[in-house]
Amino acid sequence: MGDDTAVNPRHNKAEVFARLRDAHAREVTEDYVEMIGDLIAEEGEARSVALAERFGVTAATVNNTIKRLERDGYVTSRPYRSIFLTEKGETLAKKCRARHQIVYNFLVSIGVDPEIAEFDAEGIEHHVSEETLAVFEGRLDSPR
Amino acid sequence: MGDDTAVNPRHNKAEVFARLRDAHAREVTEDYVEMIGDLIAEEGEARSVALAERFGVTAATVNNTIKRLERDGYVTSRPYRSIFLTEKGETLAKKCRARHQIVYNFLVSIGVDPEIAEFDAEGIEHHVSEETLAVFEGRLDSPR
DNA sequence: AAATCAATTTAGCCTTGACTAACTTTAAAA
DNA sequence: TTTTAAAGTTAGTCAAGGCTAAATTGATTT
Ligand SMILES: [Mn+2]
Ligand SMILES: [Mn+2]
Ligand SMILES: [Mn+2]
Ligand SMILES: [Mn+2]
Repeated sequence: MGDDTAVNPRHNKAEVFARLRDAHAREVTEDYVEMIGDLIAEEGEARSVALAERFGVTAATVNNTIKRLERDGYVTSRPYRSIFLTEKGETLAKKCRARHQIVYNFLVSIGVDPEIAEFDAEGIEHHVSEETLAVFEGRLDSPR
Repeated sequence: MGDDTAVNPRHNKAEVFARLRDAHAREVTEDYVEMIGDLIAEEGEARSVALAERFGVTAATVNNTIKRLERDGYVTSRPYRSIFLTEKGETLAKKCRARHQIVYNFLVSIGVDPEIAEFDAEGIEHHVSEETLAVFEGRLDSPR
């Protein structure tokens, strides 16, 4: 009797969750490159101690994460020196900052309290597809 | 010169990220109880093999997760038998299902393709606060 | 120039959430 | 009723992302 994708929920949810796990694997990387970019812009350089303070984690955790980011080609660093974004890191940071801003602005535009929006956007941003982001952006122009 | 919270972005982002980490710690639990509830409703019982198929993970992974859910009081299970929600699990499942539905419906209502909305809602739902959820729900009544 | 302090690194530990491979139990077929 | 297939369990491994405690390095004071 015809396909059921329109009426019933998808039977095969596995790809939905596979994509979810993919997004999770990228979250910390995305937040770090964005924050490193912010620090360079705001303070001239990105030091571990500032990352630790802003993320609310220990210096040891930052160190681990930076090593992973370096391994994956997003940053460069030398012992006891500050952290730099590679081209790849810069590109990702720019994309994530823009996305974050759109999500935040969209939430505020529909009536979410800015304080609350700041909390929610930090998580939501990583799960918003290009398509959904475009819808958010489109709604921003006409806030009614 | 006066406090800067209104004009500038929050200096202290640490609590934003602490809440984000909290949300992450709850995600798998939330998706599992919701799915277990779905399976009981749709098929009469929740078997590991069905959970593994729907989440796209191995039976061993399901087994691990169910043990954790049991430890945390969300489900009961006996070896080689099906899985049941406790009161606590049922309550959480109900809340998560409702939230998921509102997020999905909201996305569709603003013009996101249903297929895309299904993907995005699965991640977004876990990062939507009560306040933001209320705004989403309010917008649903008047979709213009 | 030493001493001190702050920042960073290292080592070792933990939980979550994934996997494979091998084993056991239950259910279905023959 | 035996055999076989499916489902579930167990054991062992891994990476991510947290932690603490201790060691090291670099920067600032004295
Ligand atoms: Mn962000
Ligand atoms: Mn974020
Ligand atoms: Mn859900
Ligand atoms: Mn979900």
